[in-house]
Amino acid sequence: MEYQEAKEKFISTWGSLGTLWGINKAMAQIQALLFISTKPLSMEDIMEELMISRGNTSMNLRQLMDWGIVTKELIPGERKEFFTTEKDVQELARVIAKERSRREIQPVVKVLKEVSSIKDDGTEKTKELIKQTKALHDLTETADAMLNKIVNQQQNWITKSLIKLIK
Amino acid sequence: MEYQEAKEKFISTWGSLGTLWGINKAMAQIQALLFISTKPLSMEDIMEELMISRGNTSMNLRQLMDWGIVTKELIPGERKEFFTTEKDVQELARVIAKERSRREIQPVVKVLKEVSSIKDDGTEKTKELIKQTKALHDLTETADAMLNKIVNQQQNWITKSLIKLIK
DNA sequence: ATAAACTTTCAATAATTATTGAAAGTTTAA
DNA sequence: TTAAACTTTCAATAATTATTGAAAGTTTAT
Repeated sequence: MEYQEAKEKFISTWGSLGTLWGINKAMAQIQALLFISTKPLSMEDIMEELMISRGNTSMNLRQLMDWGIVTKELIPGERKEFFTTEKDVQELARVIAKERSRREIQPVVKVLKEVSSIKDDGTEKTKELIKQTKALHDLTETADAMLNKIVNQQQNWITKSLIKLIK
Repeated sequence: MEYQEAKEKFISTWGSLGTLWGINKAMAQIQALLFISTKPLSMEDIMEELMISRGNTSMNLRQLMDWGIVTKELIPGERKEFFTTEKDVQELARVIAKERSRREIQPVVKVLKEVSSIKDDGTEKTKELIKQTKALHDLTETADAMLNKIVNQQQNWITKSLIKLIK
């Protein structure tokens, strides 16, 4: 497999995996492209490489910046804006896990808590609703906490500094 | 909040969370409905409760059975088929994690492995592609393994048997 | 064997989501 | 201050995905 083929395969696979971490195809592909690029890319570069429109590129770059995984890079002497993505996979995973938790898991946990807290009127169906949503609440909270713990585990400041030193 | 409102809230929230575990809304809602039901439900029951068509119900029940989280229940004397879902959240989580891993994560791991194994031609861009996809490969594999471990951790046969005994 | 009771399939349609492209907006250089 | 270079916005459109409903298929009772 040659470079170009490998590159395309990576970008398209990563793009279709987007759903797994809750983002759309274009967004995931832009991130993938930046992830393997050796230098910051302009909007022009991205449009050309992925064959998508200016508007699409602009909107998705904005979203990636909202997520905190892509940043604008100002290159001296250049009028255009350039973009880079977080290159450290550990840090990338940390940011993604945190954002998903905040955007999707937390709201669900909140509803599960509300629903599982309704007044027990003694009927079987109410008891079942309370019991099952409580179990789901506990599971979801535990899973979320564990995920965050895992993803943060080797990311305390001293490890981080050491990693940076030896890179 | 009354039973009916709580029930609807739970079903619709769980439905919209479907994307998080990679299934569609109707599928998630059917599972949610069964999850809090005190008895097996027929297709008729589900259609009526969720206000969806027969075809839709049939197709999504089939998918839930493919996932292994819903089973047909044959009720003596009844002509219709009845359905139940796995009621133990731990087991539910275990099945879902396993299925997602098999359906989505493994194929991506495979591509990452292929891409990160291309011949290093010495150019900077090839080196970067190899380095970054290798890092992603390692991270994905580790995360997947950890997820499965967590989800399985309290599910060895002896614990399982004990849980069943005391339920 | 027949028909009633039920389930599945799938082409048509609806709903949702992503993408475009051009106009409007912004920044910078001269 | 003007205009060129660039980015953003958003209504229109395209692409994708979900849903319907009726015909075809299956099972069971008589």
